[in-house]
Amino acid sequence: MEPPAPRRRVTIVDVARHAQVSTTAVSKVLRNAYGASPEMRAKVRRAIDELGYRPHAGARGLRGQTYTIGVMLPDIRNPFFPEILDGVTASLEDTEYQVFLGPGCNGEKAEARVTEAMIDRGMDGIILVAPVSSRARLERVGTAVPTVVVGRHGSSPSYDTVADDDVEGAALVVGHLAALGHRRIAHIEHHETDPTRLSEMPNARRADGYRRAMREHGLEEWTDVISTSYTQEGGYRGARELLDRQVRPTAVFAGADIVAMGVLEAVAEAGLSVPGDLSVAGYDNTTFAAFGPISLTSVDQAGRELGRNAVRLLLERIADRGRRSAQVILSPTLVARRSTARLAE
Amino acid sequence: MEPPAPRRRVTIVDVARHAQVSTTAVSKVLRNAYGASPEMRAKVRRAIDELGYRPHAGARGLRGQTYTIGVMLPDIRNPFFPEILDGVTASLEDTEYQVFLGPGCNGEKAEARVTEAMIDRGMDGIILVAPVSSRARLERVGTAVPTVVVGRHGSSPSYDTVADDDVEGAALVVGHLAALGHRRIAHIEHHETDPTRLSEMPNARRADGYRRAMREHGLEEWTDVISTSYTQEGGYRGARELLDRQVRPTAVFAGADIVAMGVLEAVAEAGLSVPGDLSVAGYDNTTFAAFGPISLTSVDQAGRELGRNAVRLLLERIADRGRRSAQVILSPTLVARRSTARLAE
DNA sequence: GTGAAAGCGCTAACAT
DNA sequence: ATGTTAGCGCTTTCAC
Repeated sequence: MEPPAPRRRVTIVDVARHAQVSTTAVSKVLRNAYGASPEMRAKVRRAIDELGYRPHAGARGLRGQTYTIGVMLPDIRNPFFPEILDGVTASLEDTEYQVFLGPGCNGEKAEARVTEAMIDRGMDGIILVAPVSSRARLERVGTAVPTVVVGRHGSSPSYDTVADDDVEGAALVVGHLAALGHRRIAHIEHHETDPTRLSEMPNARRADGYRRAMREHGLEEWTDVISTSYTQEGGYRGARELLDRQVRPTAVFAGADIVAMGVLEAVAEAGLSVPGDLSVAGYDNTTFAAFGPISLTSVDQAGRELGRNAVRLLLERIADRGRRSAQVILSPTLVARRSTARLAE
Repeated sequence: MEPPAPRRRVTIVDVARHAQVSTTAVSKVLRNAYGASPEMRAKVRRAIDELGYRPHAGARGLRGQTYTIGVMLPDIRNPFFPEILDGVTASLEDTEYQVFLGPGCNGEKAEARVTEAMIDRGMDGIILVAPVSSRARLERVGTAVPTVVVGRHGSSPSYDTVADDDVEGAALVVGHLAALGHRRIAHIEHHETDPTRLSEMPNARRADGYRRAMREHGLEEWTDVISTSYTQEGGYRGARELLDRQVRPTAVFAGADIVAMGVLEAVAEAGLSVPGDLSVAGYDNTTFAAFGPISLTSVDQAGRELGRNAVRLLLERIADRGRRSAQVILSPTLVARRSTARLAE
């Protein structure tokens, strides 16, 4: 079973010949550019359909655009990120742009490789979701190609940003737990030391928001932050540490749903129950959180909105590379579920 | 804060001038092609480093390759697929190839759009994971560009395939449950009517394997297949139907972990317990299944192996487009966890 | 409004 | 082993 020989691709020249016009004319029709009469447009369109012509993106990119948008997700396994992606693809659905995802971007090195690859492929715009790279790297990317950074704070003239107000999100959780009568509310955060990241990364903002909210509720003395990482294992380790305390917290605010998963695992393992022995709240409102038997109270970041806004800013900037950079901040909401409950007397 | 002006990209001409050689020489070094002395290679490499030159993939693609591989996943939310992707990226890590993911491919229309987009962008190879498109579409893709279809059976001269033996996987589950004393073992499948898909799609094979295994264990009379869909909601609906039976099954084999999630939800809602009242097994061994408090017995498809094999076949075919198509079948394994238990007397 | 011609950055075919 | 040249498929001047 030898494979059939691939037939030659239809080019703009074929279309031009078939429609009896110049290649320039075809190009104008393709781009809806000025300088083609309605009759010409119709003629060309017909030829395109008849021949099944599709423009070659690489060749287009050599002079104009590739109509390709690159999206970099830090972790495809985190169920929050697909939400953002949905917002992105939905916004681009009716355009000629096509979205491609750069995979497996955990760490600065992988991020650099993927972003460089996107630039090398002449992508028209890049959306970076929660990148961990240095400011300098991000600006390099933003200078080379229109870029929007999602889920990371800190403004730059070289790229636009869209993020949720993480301080507000943390305050929602603390407020919710305090209203349920909790006072010993602990927080598990992602450990961070780099000064730039401390001011720009969502995890640092959430820890900040937690501290501030505890203070505002007069719970300063119960402030209790465990530094691990935004992974299930980090949540597990953090919870183990908390459960070993002489005076245990009655509620835990995990900085991400995935962290809350680790907490739930540790709690189950210790023979304790949620929310009976411990109220648990997460962040991101992932499918995990929504899953009935788990039913985790969480903060909803409106991922689709993030994605939609990112596309809007990106298209604006593709249209006008000289415009000033913009920052969009959205507000999160709290989704209360069964993993948090009123403190038993 | 106006953005800084993007500086002109370094081209092969710049490198050639800087190294005082021809562009051909540079091109040869880039491609490790024959016809460049060690001294020349060194000179060119130095110039490349000094200028920070990176080849433009689009331009390369116009004559040669783009060094880009496209991967299409049907559902980024299904935690099984990232495993395959890991196998793919790991295999390509040390090559010049870059992987990009086509997003959100649920349905034939979306699949067509994404695959066309990949072809338009001159991708050197395409990996389609569990595509739902018609045979004709797949062959069209395979004819246009080297293609490997993962997780779908049925061979074609136009593309290679890598899949797990789903019949065997189903047999593992039935055997496991039968060994635990279960006889009333029900199966929830993804409804399928199209004849091609009935023979090629994994879900159909699993249902088939279930029926065959039941027969082989002398449990034919208890064969009980519920047709819904491979979604959480499908699992929920299926479980509701099973729980309403006069004679309830004592075990359920869900065709996918996501389906098992729906089953667990329905069981919890009915005030029943797993595995006390019902043993539940899934398929895919996702992170969901491995999650401690859920601890779902499941079939492991060795996603990384699938990905690795797909890459191997793809690179072979890129090197020799005329070679005969190959089919690789891997064996799944069973991961027994706490959601299945010996039948109480 | 229309088309001829140049050129984007690279590779392949062909000299030398 | 090295360089010269043509051309990949498209967009962009710039004539008309």
